[in-house]
Amino acid sequence: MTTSNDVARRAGVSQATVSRVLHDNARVGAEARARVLAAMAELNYVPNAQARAMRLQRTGTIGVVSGKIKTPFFPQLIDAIGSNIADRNLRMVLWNSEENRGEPAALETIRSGLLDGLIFTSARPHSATLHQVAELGIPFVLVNRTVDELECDKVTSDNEAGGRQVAQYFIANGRHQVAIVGSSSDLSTVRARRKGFVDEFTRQGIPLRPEWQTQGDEPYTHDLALEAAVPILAAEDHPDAVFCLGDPNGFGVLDAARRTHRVVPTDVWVVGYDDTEMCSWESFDLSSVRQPVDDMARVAVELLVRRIAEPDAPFIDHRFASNLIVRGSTGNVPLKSTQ
Amino acid sequence: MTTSNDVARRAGVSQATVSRVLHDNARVGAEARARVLAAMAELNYVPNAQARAMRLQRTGTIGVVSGKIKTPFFPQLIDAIGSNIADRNLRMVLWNSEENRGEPAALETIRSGLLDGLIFTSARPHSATLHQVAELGIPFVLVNRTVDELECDKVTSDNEAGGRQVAQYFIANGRHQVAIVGSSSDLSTVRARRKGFVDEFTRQGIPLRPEWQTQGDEPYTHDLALEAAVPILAAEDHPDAVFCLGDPNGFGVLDAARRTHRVVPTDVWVVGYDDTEMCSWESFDLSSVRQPVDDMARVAVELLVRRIAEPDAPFIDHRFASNLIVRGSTGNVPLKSTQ
DNA sequence: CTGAAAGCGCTAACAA
DNA sequence: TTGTTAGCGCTTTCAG
Repeated sequence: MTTSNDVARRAGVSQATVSRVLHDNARVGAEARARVLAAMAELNYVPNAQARAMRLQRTGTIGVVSGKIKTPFFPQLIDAIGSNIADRNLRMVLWNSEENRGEPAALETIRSGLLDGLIFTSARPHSATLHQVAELGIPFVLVNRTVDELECDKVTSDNEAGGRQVAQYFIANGRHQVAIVGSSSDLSTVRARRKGFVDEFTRQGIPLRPEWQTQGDEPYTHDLALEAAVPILAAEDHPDAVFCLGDPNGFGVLDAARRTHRVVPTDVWVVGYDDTEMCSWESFDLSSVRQPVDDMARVAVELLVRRIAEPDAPFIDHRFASNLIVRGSTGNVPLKSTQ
Repeated sequence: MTTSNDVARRAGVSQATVSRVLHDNARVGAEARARVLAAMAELNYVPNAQARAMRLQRTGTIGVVSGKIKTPFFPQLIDAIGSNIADRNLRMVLWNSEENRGEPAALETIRSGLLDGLIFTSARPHSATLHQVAELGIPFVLVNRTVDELECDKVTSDNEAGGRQVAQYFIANGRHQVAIVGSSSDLSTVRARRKGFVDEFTRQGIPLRPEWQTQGDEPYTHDLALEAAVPILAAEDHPDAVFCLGDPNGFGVLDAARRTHRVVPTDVWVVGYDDTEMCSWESFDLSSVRQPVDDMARVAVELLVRRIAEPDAPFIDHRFASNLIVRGSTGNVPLKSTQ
């Protein structure tokens, strides 16, 4: 590895001058600068980021804790976050939060001075690690899933409004016998989606059948949704619409409909959540609520960068709108404009 | 941030002793050790990895350049690589290689001293950056996609054998009118899959129709496969089997069959590649060639770690077997044992 | 067994 | 404009 000292020696200047040339804010004589530049090129010099970070107390690296990466949703978010980070000439260290190993690893890493800040995409309520991060005054942002009691920057989409919109859509089109398929965990996203949906039915005085609302801690899997939906759809007395708290659940319900010979959308409507790419495939053609993932990622990175620069800035809770994308699984029936 | 100096002061020992306690290989007096340990606990001390890295010339961080992360395949690989890295108490910096921005960024980062080694999952032939990495003597491993002319550690599955196996399966079951849907790019994976398949037909003297072999540089997308397959399947004279060079292509062809009213598997067999999770969903039930992704990731990390420790070890080219998983899209017809 | 001191490569204050 | 110098926090000789 060639160092700034090697460059200095070669250019016949002091090492400090090399450093100055590197950050051309400082004034360096034209001739000296030329010699340094030449020496750098000849030696193929790359400054050592480690040493710079040690001096500046700034690493240029951001830690990201992803939700289960083997889902259709999180790669979308990671991709967008990664692009925004790269655009700013920063780097991204990634943890997959499966088994909750990610959070503690991220905390340890930032405490060891390797990171400037942290982005959590899959915060769980009552996470001890998250509370620790907050207490230690570490710059961080919650995106996608949040934790109510934590005071910090948050970027979400309005999951409650999303659930409500689906409920209004079902009701407005006479689909009152509805099921909810998905996790009953207290993750902020699924909880809000469920709440928005349920509250709207309650508000309009339409009863929901408890036996048509699935339970379970595991979010977002196709197979669990399939198993849960088959008995519900197979029964003589079955729902005429199903709200799924994530797209994989939606795909599972579509498979359940196929297996029980219920025709979508004639017999039963199905709506998913996240509008991942597969929704538009003809096999599925699944109506789904879209979150503005790219915008969420952009703002999350923006907020974190700001937080790193200004640790005492007021916290921002940025909530984007979300929108139901209508497809064949709800008969392509358009949304009423009043909704 | 509390430093080893703070701990030393508090414990009434020298800073060097704190450092020794940290790496308990060194002999430290029992009493001194106890005092240091106590001080560390009280001060909630975490050693600065930056400074350590600077001394040791080892960062404990590995860079990974992923292929397009918004596909079903790469997240699987990234997940597995990430787990193996985490198991070794290392960290992973990730780049998404879309637009080929990833490789140069990874190179720059390792040259700046922030990484110990690099894993490339989506090498392209003739990549200037990759050649540079090799010339600079940087420890790196190619996994999944490789580049023939590069001398380095490589971990792949036998894509050519995979293609051959599919060909033999089609032929043995009388499906001789076959199409190939997928990219015609020179990426090592799709090239080998195509070659293995084509060579086997040639070997057995069965002609292939050129107009049933799709072209295109973009690999692995559902929509391109759909558009390409529709005219092929719609024709009176259509293939009785389709080999798809990636699962998304397979799903696209299944959708094309649906659209053209061809019944799978009666009218046409379909086989994909990678056996991603969705293949087993009832909507698809797609036969597909499985790569041992977890094993590939494990070995890739092993090789890289070894390479970092022993820069001059002989290069290893580790090629795993791959296996066709039979499902409904080929009528669940079992493989002959002789194949 | 323990402390003093050098140095990893860099930035920035201070002098000249 | 340029050089000298003092660290950033750690590991590791070298003395004692």
